[in-house]
Amino acid sequence: MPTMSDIARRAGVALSTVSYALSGKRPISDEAKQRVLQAMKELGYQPNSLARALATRRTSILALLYPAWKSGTGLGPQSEFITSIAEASTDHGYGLLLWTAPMSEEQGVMEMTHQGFIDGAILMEVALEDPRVEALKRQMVPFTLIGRCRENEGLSYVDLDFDYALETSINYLVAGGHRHIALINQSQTLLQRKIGYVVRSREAFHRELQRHGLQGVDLCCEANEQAGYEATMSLLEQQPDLSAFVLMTPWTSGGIIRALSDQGLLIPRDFSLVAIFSPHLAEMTNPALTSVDFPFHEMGRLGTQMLIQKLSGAPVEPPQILLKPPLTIRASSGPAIKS
Amino acid sequence: MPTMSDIARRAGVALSTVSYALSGKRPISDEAKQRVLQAMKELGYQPNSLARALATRRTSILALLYPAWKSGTGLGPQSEFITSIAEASTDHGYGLLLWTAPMSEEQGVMEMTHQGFIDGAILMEVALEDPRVEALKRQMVPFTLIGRCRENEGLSYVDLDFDYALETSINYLVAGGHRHIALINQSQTLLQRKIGYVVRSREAFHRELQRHGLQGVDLCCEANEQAGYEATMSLLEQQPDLSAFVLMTPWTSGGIIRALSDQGLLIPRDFSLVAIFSPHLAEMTNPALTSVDFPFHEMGRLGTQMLIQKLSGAPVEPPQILLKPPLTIRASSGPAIKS
DNA sequence: GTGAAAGCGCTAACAG
DNA sequence: CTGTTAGCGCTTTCAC
Repeated sequence: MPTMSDIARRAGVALSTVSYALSGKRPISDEAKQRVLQAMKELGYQPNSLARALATRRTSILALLYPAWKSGTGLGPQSEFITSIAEASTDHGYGLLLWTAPMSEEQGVMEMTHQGFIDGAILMEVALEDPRVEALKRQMVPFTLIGRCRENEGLSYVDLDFDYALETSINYLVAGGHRHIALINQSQTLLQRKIGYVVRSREAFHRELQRHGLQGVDLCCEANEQAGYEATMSLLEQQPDLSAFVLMTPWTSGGIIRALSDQGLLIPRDFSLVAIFSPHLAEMTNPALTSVDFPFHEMGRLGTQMLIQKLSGAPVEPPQILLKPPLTIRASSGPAIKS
Repeated sequence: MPTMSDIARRAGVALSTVSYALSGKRPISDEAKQRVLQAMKELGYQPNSLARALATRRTSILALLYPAWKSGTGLGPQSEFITSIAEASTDHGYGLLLWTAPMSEEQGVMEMTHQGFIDGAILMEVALEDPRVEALKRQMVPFTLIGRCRENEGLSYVDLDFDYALETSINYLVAGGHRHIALINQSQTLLQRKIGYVVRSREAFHRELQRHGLQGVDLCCEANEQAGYEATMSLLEQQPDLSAFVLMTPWTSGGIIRALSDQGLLIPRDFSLVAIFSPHLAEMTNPALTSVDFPFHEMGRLGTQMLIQKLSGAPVEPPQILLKPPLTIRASSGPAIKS
């Protein structure tokens, strides 16, 4: 692999001239520029971005910290986050380093391994008290959150307004006459780790029902159809008068619908489902699910843009964004049967 | 940020001693080692991996080249590829740089931007003649394919045996008495780009039917439920005697099932579906789909391991792996009605 | 055992 | 407009 000094020698110019010819950061005579370009072509020159990064202290690489606790499963529709973030990064000339390791207590992983490698970071699966926040602050790595902590002073984030989402769902169901509603939440693991949206959804669910003078059950469910089936069965057994579910977790809907049908319950006549999913996923099942449409793509893009703006030095504004997506009514929900 | 020479000065030792104390590549007196460690702690030292990489010419970063042509959609179940690759990378001490830009004709993207940044690459969405293969060879970047080209001499890959998958599906359907079968393939875009598995599935589909003295239709379908619905409708209109589909594309099944039901066709009584999907996705719909179980996770892991082994200098063997996953019969298929 | 010093390949002053 | 040179922070050879 030829280096800049090879080019310089061959073109008969100074090393810096080659550098400037590439970056355009200072005027170069046409003649010199031609000779440099020529030499590059002849030698098949490829700039070494590692060396450049070391000299400039900028790598043009962002890290996506996306702990994947549940090995074996894909990310489900959440992969839309990844694609949109990758897309946005590319559009702005950044590469994306995907980090799925859980960054555990000895949160050294990142600190040790990739110090200097990234210009900034995007955090996902944010916990209410997230150790990564402190770690990144200490390392002076700029970052944004997709999701949010309990205390968000001084942080930039974009998140779904889960309070709003649950409020909307519950209002809709209660208006339809439903009085016995259950929340099928994300997995136990995520709840225990106090991942923001898992905790928030749960609290908002109960708060909203209470506002209506009602009481609900919530339960955690692993992201697979088997778990969905079993969760539904056990819920129906305990509370036969349930008439609606709010769904938070992907990959379960198949099992849930099957369980209901096995119990002889027709959707939406006997039972209503409202999901907080992306339209894609909501339309994949039969019947298609009424849902608060989770704007993965937009959130990913916004989070990335915020970070990149931050890197450019400009203050990010607004630094905190809460999205309130609309409820789209599909075939899985309707009024409760008067009984 | 303190550097090694800060540590050296503070500990009263030579720069190289600090380096060796960290790497252990040569014996250091206990006393010196203690002073170095102490100084590191006091100053909060973090080694700069960029500088290390420049000096050693190894970054411990792999690139995942995963062109996402279809903006706006997630990767669907294919995200399992990403998670398994990320996981495997982490397990072996590598980071993963995700590159979703299409690497177009002027395939410069990678060459320009990340020369030197990665130790090796994993290619996905491999086309029969894939320009990336030549580009990487030229740049002397070690790589493996998930998928394969037409000509694979000297390449390492792991791929699903789509010939086998289609053969299995068709044999099963034909044995059940189905004589009019259609293939719902991936999007037009992917077919036009001659992505290996899209082309291979199509060819294998027709070849297998021919072997049975039958003829089939195939058609490309975008990855959303609307497209699935429309494709089904138009197929049924043209060929009312169709009694089975083979499905290749995620995110469409909802629409397909809905269309069949709108046509008054009961699954599996009147119509059979066989998919080439991961179990997750196959079990998400209603009824659950009979499928050749696409082993995303295993493929991702194998591809990554092959690459890492290659980086270690050892020859990879076997360098080419074709997986033949079993057919799992679920609720979406059965014998054809005698008519 | 330890130190001094020469790179790794590039950028960006500084000096014409 | 162009050349010279001092870093960026680390690894590794060479010398003691």
